[in-house]
Parts: sequence; C-alpha cells; structure tokens
Amino acid sequence: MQLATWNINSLAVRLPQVLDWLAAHPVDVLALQELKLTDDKFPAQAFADAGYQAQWFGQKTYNGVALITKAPVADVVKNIPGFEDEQSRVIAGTVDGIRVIGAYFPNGQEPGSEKFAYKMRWLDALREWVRAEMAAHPALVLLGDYNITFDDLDVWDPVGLRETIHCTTEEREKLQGLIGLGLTDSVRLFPQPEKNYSWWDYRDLAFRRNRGLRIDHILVSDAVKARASACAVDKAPRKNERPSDHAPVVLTLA
DNA sequence: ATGCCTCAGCTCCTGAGA
Repeated sequence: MQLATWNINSLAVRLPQVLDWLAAHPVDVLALQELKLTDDKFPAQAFADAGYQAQWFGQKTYNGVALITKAPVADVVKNIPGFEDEQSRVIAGTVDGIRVIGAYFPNGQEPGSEKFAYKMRWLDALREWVRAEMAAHPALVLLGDYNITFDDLDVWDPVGLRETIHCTTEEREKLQGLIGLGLTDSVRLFPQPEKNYSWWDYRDLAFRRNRGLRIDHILVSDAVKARASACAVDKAPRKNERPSDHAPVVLTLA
C-alpha cells in the first residue's frame, strides 16, 4: 500500500499532471492541497475515469484539499471539529483501515503577524484533535503541506533563513508537539539524499540550484510505522513544464 | 530589493504563496 501527499497549486492548472503522475505511480491514497477551486468545479469524473474515488473540500481562490483513493473512504471529516475556520484546510477519512488526515497547514506569512497567530491557533487545535483521533484510530497517517521545517537539515540556507517563516522556533515547537503525540516523520526513517527538499521557490532558478525547503511531511502512528518500508520525495514532477512549486512525497507500507 | 515566479480574479493590477 502507498500513500502520497502533493500540494499542486491549482488543480485546474495541474489536473493533467496529477493524472499522469497517478498513472505512473498508482498510489492507494493521494492527499492534495491547494486545489484553489470551489466544490462545484472539482473534476470528480476525471478521477473516476482513472479508477479513483475522491473526497474534496474546496474553496474559492485559495486553499482546498482532497483525498484521492482507490478504495472507498469512510467517516469523512472536513476541517478541525470545534475550530471555527473560514478556510478549507483539512480532509480526513478512513481508508483500508487507516485513519488518513490530509492537511494544508497555514503559511503564517511572517512571525508576529495576524496570519502567524492564526497558524499558531490552528496548530494548537490540530494537535488536540489529532490526539483524540489517535486514541480512536491506532493506525493513523497525518500528511500534507505542513509549511514548517523540522530543523536545519530541511533548509537550504539555515543561516540566512534563521527564524524566518517555516523555520521559527515557535513553529518547530508546534511540530514537535505533534511528534509528542506519538507520531514519526516517515521520511527520516529511511536513508535520504543530501539536501532533501519538497518545495522550491518559483523565482531565481531555485529548483535548479536546489534552494529548497522540506515542508511536506508524512507523519505516522506506531502501528503504521511498523509497516513502513520506504518514504521519499519524488522530484520528477518539479521538472515538468508549468510545475507545482511542491513535489510529491510517497510512503510505502508492507 | 518589502524582488526575483505563479495563480486567481471584481483580471492590464493586487493579494497570497513560502
């Protein structure tokens, strides 16, 4: 079984690339972020034609998340229960006995800003909800665009980007709060290339120079960790014409 | 350089992304 996450920065623009990627990498679960379309515009038929079911939670212009699956999804939840939010950032469901939570974490823009404060509140609410979900579902995967680096290994220029957005101590403490629930960063379970990133700025030839960040993560509970056999970033789609700025991350389970 | 791309939309500029 394989699960993947990919921020595709507009599904309307990237649908052909997503379908091509699924044809070459027929994962069982693909969590998408930044659909950037309303629910009525979601291309459900295109996924059905490719042999996939879909659950989606869209929004005009910004955000929007989906779960693309081979198997049916049960007990779908949209956004964090009890946390009032205008923004469509979370979609969860149970697939093949695994509780899957796909999330597009807030960007935060700049430390000290109102958007940063929202990111902190959102992270607190996520943690308490995930704690409850883990109690109900021992096999759990939390995957998506976290917009947070774990440490300097995830940053192309840790000195120049010290305490900037995605790299602040406050954000990293919230990320460690999720780890503290008993989750594991699945990429770090396996040997990885040097300078292993999942996002590169569109500007300044950042991808060619490998000036990136690792901000897309797949966190797994112990029951899933025991089944994990591989996890890696797939950089190939970043080389496409008109690529997303993010690359997919893929987890393989025995 | 508070920019460099890219995308959506009340589209020929602006807000947001990260």
